[in-house]
Parts: sequence; C-alpha cells; structure tokens
Amino acid sequence: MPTTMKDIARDLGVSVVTVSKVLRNHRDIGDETRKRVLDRIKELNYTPNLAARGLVTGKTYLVGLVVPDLLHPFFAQIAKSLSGALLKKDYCLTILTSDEDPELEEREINRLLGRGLDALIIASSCTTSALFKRIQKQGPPFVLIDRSFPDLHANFVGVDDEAVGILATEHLIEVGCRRIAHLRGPQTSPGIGRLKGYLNTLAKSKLTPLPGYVSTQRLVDVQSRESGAELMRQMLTLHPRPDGVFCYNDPMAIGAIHTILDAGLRVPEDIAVIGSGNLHYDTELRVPLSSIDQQTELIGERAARLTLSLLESKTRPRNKTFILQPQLVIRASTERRRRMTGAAAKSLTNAK
Amino acid sequence: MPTTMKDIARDLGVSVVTVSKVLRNHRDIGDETRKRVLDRIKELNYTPNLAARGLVTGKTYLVGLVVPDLLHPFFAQIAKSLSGALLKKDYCLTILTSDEDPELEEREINRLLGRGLDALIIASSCTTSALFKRIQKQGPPFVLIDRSFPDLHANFVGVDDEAVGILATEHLIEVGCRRIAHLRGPQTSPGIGRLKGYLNTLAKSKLTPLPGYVSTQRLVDVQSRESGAELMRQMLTLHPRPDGVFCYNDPMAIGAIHTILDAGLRVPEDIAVIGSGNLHYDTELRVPLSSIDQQTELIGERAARLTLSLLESKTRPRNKTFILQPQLVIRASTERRRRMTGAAAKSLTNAK
DNA sequence: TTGAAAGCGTTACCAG
DNA sequence: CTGGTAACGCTTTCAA
Repeated sequence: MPTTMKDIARDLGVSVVTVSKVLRNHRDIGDETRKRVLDRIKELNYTPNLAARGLVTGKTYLVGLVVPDLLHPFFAQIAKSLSGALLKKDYCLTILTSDEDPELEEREINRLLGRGLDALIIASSCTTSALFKRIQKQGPPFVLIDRSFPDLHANFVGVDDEAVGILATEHLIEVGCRRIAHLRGPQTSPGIGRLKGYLNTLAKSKLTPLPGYVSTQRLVDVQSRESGAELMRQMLTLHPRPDGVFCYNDPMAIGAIHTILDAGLRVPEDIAVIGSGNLHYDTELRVPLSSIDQQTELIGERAARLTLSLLESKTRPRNKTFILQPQLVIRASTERRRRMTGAAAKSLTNAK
Repeated sequence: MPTTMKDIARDLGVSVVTVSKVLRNHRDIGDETRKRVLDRIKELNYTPNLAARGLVTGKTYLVGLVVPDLLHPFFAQIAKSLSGALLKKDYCLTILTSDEDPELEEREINRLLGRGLDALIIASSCTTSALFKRIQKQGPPFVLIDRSFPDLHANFVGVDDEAVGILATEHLIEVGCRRIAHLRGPQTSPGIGRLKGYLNTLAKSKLTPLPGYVSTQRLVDVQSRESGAELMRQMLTLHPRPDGVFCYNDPMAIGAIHTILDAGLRVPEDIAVIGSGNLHYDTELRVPLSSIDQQTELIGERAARLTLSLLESKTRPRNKTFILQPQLVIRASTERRRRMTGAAAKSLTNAK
C-alpha cells in the first residue's frame, strides 16, 4: 500500500488538510510546519493519488492525442514533443491512431471523452467539423494540429498549406517543368490547401494542368507510398506525360519515384518530383527527395504550449491559431537545369 | 456535468448499488431491472467515472509504455499495436520517450509509478536491472520488450538477438566477405547479443575480426544514422579495410553506406552492408538495404496479449518469455557474387 | 495559521 | 435479488 496524506499527517501530528495545503503551495502555512511536511514527503517518497484528487477537482491529468498514423515521422515527432512537455507538468499523454479513418477516429475520441480528459489534441481525418462542434459544446478544450476546418473557430497549430502548394509548384516551374501534375491528398485542409496553392500558382504562370494531371483519389491510404506508386502509374499513361509532379506528402513522392524509375525514366531529368514533409530520411533515398519542410518541431512545441495554457487557465481562453510558414528544401529529385526559356515554354505548353 | 450512477438510480427508483452491479454484469440482478437500467444508460450516454472507480478498486486503467525513441519505426509500430489493443479493453496507453538515456528513463518511470499505473511496458535503455528489481518488489506488473536482462526473470517479448548476429554475419560470409566488421549497439541485450552472434559466427568460420573491426562506441546516440556514419569513417582508415559490415540497426547502416559512397567506394562491391530492423523504407534507399527482420508486428501483438493477461488476471501470473526468430532479408546492399572460393578466402584472410 | 466536516462517484460488504 | 452503509484519498469550505 502506497503512502497517503493521512500517514504523513499522523506521523507529524498535523491534520490532513495541512499536508494537502503544503503540497499545493497554499500560502497560509507556517514556515516551520511546511518544512516538516516537505521533509517527510521526501522521506516517504510520497506522491499524491491523482485519481482521488481528480475525483474532487474534476481533472484527470490525462491528455489525449489522436493522429492518423503514428508511423509517420511527422506525427511521431509531434507525439514525442507533446508527451515530454506534458509530463513535466504531470499530465500523461495517451496516443491513439485513427488510420486516417474518420469513423474509427470518432469512435476513439468518444471513448476518450467517456474516460474524461483534461484536453485533446487532434490531427483529424474527418472531412466535416461536426464532431468538433459537439466537443466545443460539451467536452474538454482541444487543439487541432495539422488539419483545420474552415467553418470551425478553434485552437489550431499548423502550416500554411496553400503556401506549401505554392512553394512546391513555383519551384517545379523554376527548374523548367511545364507539365506539372499533382498527386493530391485527402479532403482535409492540408490536401485542399496544397491543391489550391498548386492550381493558383499554375494559373499565375498561365499554365493549365492537362486532364488527368490532378489525381482523383480522394483518400490517401495509410500506405501513402503504395498509393503514390499506383497514382503515378496512371499518370505515366497520359499523353503528354507530366514533366514535374508535386506530391501531397513525401511517402507518396517516394512511391511515385519508384514507379518512374521502374518505367525506365529518370528523376529529375524526365520527371522532377517534390513532396512535402521533409522526412529525416529524405536525404538517403534512391533519389534524394526535394520537399517542403513543415516545421514539425515547431508545431510540436507550439501545440504543447498551447495545450498547457488551456490546461492551466481557469477560464477557457479564447481560441488561438498559429500558422507556420513552410520552407522549400531542394534535393536531387528536382535538381536540373532549366531546359528552355520562359517564352519557349509558354508557347509550347500553354496550348490547351 | 456528466451523468452519474446516482442520476440513473433516481430516475429509475432503484439504488445506486443496483446500477453499479448491472454495469459490471453482476449476476444477481433481475432481468427486468437489468434491462431498465441498461436502457437508461444508453439513453443518457452514461459512462462510469474511472477516477472514482479507480479510487475504490485501486486500478487506474492506465498503462505506460517507455521506449528509447518514438521516431524509430520499430517502436512506433509497437506503440501503435499496443495502443489499439489496450484501448479495446478500456485501458489508455501513455507513451514516453527515454532518448536512450537510462537516467531520464528512470525519472520517467518513477513519475509514472507515482501516478499509479496498472501495467508498464518497457524497452529499457538501462544497463542494469536494478530499477526493475525494485518495480518487481513494489510496483505494477510489467513487460520488457526488445531488451532484457540476463539476471532478471521477467515478462519479455523480443527477438533472438544472437540469431540476428548469426544470420547477418553468415550472410556476409556467404556473399564472399572475409574482413567483416561490426558497428555495435549499446550495452543492452540486443547490442550484446548481436555482437555475440557476430563473434561466434566468425569464430565458427575460422575468421577473426582484425583490430578496430568492432566499433568501440558504447552508446548509440539517438541519432543512430550520424553515429553510423562517423564510426564508418573510422573503419575506412583501417588497413586492410573491411569488405563487409554488420550494423546494429538500419539507421546506423544507412549512415555507414552514406560514408562509404562519399568516400568513392561502392556498396556492395567494395563493402557489403547489412543492418537490422527491416525498416519499411529500406527498399527505397540509395542502396536498398539488406537487413534482419525483427518481427516487429508480432512483438507488438504478443506484448499486447501478454500485458492484457497481466491486467485481467487477479493473481500475478508467473513470468512468460517470448523469443521470436529473426529473418534475413536480402537487398542490394549485400547482393554480389562470391568473389573467391572458400579455400582461397581462408588462406588469404585467416593469417592473423 | 490550522483543522473539522462534507463530499467527489464509485465499489465492497453485509443485511434484509 | 436488492440496497444501506462505509470506505477509497483527496480538496473545498468555513469556522476557530
């Protein structure tokens, strides 16, 4: 049986309340008494029973994190930062994987809600905000990461996804691509935002994606790499085939490159490829992968800070949004000379 | 305010105890009463307050997992399986990263213990079993994964690490390597076991590692890849230099390959490289990496089953050990013709 | 500055 | 089969 406050109180001839107050740095306790209690706590290696405390205060000291896939380094990194930061303040982080499946995600979140959490952090796979509107009405405070909802005003930390699409597409244009395709992501904000950035950039450059240049797949399977490979296979059947591909994420890009090389084509000479995520192993790939960095570490940190502020504030603070700026990272998969001047390119490819 | 048993009891004109019993499938409850209670529970979407329950039963419905690095796909995969399996039984999994640092690990485990967990799952970075002996004396049941202690009888799920070393080394010999080096891992059981398998296999083939052929680094940094690159740099200064390298894990192997290629040498022609872990992206690397598969999924599953059995059994069951057999996966990094016959090789390299 | 009493939501133990 | 009572370890409130 572990030590309780009662033991300490009895030992020292003070009341349980006194011990409790010392523990929480309540100030109306005599220095003498405080010291004695503190000493005894150290001696017995006492730690308060959080279940009991929670029963009174309504807190569980448990925070939930729901991500589409813990195997993806982006989410693993965020999980790691969050768990470390929260533990310092005595909160435990429980991590669940939704497998990019909105229904599974909702079931898991409901389970967590039933358990009673102090806060929730979610990279949601849902395509609508209904679930989160419900949680806002009756549920713990939460922070969305990576994925947001246009019709939901909520705490959010993520990257500017339209900028991701713009950076990637501008870069492909810059290195001389004119027939630029996009392997798109799911119908969540990053997928939609990156597509938008792609389309807008093309439009600005007076380029038009030919039919079939935007993949029609709606949901990225958990197996992004395979889905990238498969989608690329379809792209290669097009005439003319693309000379540049912007992929929703790095695993898809890796799959795409695999297909391209298998078909006997070269990357980047025949087709340049760029992804997003800037995975730690991008440098070590068959063709080192150009990518858009999403500031993963910063997202983790900010999300942790934001969550802690929700946890510690008595009143529910107003929602905050942090949109980080992505950065272009150039590697071999797009490193090629421009092959034609702007004018030549225009005349060649703009014929719709 | 969430619904409580009291609400249900009042609504139905029964006692709280009755509701409680229905909830836990206690059998001495009339069918009629049971149905009414169940219906009302559904209606109100009632879920029991686990903190309150835990206060009485001593259970927290929380399970802890401590791993060296959540970013490593091996541990991420295990975390994912465990979290899914446990949630089904209403246990939450909280995941902590020790960064391969025994002191940090101990601090984190102590914190978890203070919080009160129902079980603990650990891939420990500790080099001694002291901490776990303490937990066995006064702590929750636990399962060690991936890393065990020779002087500790405990629940364990992992791979046969000596077999890992044997498979890798035998394979290098098989493809014609005669000067085989080893980038060793930390002083934990996998590091020690793989080294042993390596040494024994060499001995059996009457080969001897030349001085410097076993790296002296004691601890693998979290940045395994960089440490592999660095260690390989040192190996390349040796005369004669190795013609085959068995690396403790795949990230180290990736780093090693990086160094070798940078030095203008070829893999596998000049130096064959094999790792361990069989990461999902091994196929997509600059040089697709031969590796020893550690049966990650199976480890996760078994660990989950074992943990659940500890959780559900009233008495503490006796310790169980599951040692899985690793498997050789051959890819380009070791795919070369034998370059000499056994006899020729022997006469050449066995001159100590 | 201290402490007594009440109560948080649940389960264990017995009596009826 | 049902339910009253006590208890789990802690915090809150308020009186001393």
